[in-house]
Amino acid sequence: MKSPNDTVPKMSVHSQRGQCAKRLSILEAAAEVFCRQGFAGASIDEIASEACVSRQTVYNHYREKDNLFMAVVEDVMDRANAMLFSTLSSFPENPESLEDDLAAFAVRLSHNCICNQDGKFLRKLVLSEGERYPHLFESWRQHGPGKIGTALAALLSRLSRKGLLQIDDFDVAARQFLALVNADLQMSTLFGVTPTQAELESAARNAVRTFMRAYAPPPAQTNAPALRTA
Amino acid sequence: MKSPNDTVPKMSVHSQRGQCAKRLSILEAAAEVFCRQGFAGASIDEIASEACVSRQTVYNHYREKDNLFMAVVEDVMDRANAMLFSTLSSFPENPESLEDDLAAFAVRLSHNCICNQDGKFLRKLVLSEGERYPHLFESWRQHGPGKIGTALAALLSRLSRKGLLQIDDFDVAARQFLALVNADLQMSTLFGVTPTQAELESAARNAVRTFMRAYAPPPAQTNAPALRTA
DNA sequence: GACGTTTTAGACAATGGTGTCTAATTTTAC
DNA sequence: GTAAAATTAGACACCATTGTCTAAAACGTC
Repeated sequence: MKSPNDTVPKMSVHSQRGQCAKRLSILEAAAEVFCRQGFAGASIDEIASEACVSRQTVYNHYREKDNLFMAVVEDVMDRANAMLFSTLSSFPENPESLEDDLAAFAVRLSHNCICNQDGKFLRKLVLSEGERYPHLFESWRQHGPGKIGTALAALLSRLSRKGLLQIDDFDVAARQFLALVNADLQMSTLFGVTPTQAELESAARNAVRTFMRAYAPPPAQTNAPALRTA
Repeated sequence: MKSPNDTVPKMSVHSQRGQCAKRLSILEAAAEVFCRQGFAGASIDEIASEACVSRQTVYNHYREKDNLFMAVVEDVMDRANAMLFSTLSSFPENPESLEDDLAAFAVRLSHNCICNQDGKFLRKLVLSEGERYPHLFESWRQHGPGKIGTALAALLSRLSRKGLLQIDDFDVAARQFLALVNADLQMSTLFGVTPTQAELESAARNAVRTFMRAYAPPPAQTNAPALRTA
């Protein structure tokens, strides 16, 4: 229960620099090892050695293994969410070619949020440790994947209002867009293989082509009235 | 290295009955515990007690933890593959209503292969232990998910040849069908929640509707020539 | 250079797991 | 009923890991 950290040391602001670097180094190494070995399989010694830090330093910064794990998860979740919404903000608003722009967006999405190290980490850890730490990943579920659906739905609704797409249920369409982007990548991600840029682009093209075929408005040049206005 | 099993016991065929039950019980309990705790987090004691069997019996049947784990994985993989292809054989060949029949098929697929215990087990274990046992899951990858794509592609090509669908790339379409079926379920499966039957049916309907919109043949009743013949 | 803080290596007890062994008991086959 | 096989509980050595502790060393600041 008690730990050396309980006696708050009056550390000068400047001495934080070295400490901060160590903290970061530990966090990074711990993410690596937890991702590779899982919580139970990871040992503090391994983390310390991978962080080029003594074991005691790890215990100084994070009192116990559980605590370190939670800190790592929260760190990765924050980074992943930031990246997610940063990528989301690059969604094409006034596309020149909707298909091309959506495909480019899909590539960014899979590259920055799904196939990167953080994405891999979260998939693995949510699945393997999610039940043991129900509240830990819950906030991520709500603020990350939970929100990306509605956020993407809102963006799709704008395109729909411009007449570039014809969508009846935006939430469903958003989930389907994400699912289609993943369709060709799932085998790779499941087995930890990082797809090449070419594979990413091919997957995105396939996804967007099908998405557009399903949700493209009827080719009403001038004469044909829209078959259905949702 | 050496174990009691090395001195092959000349067991009569009949004495297998009790043994067989124990083996099965151990296998089942081990699957449960490995799935819940992961390989490193699972203890033989816990498995033995969950199987209502002494620890020594576990060691008698499977020499070591590694061995038990591999036996469990192979067992689950076999069951999952059998179920996969059994479900696949119920793919609508001469559909009355293609949309309804495809949706019913999608429900069967998600219910029997994705949302069941074996599906959960394999997702979890492939992801968390796949890198540690590269060859173990490799055969599953080839014979399971690797083949379902091509098998489903073949079935889709039949529907396409009958003029019920218009598909240019059958492999892509097959992957997309699977992805769409999962679109609404991924959040649930990721967090270990088993979807209700109603959710399954809703997800299937959404998936099939979009799939059909993307791949339905042009409504060439009699007059309109097909816009594109792939 | 002196001070306080952080880091380090190493030893340490406590714990929990694996895999082995034994001796007693139960099950099963004939 | 008897003999062989399987099962059981318990003890055991061994090892890895967690988390603590200490004394020495390195570091940064004044």
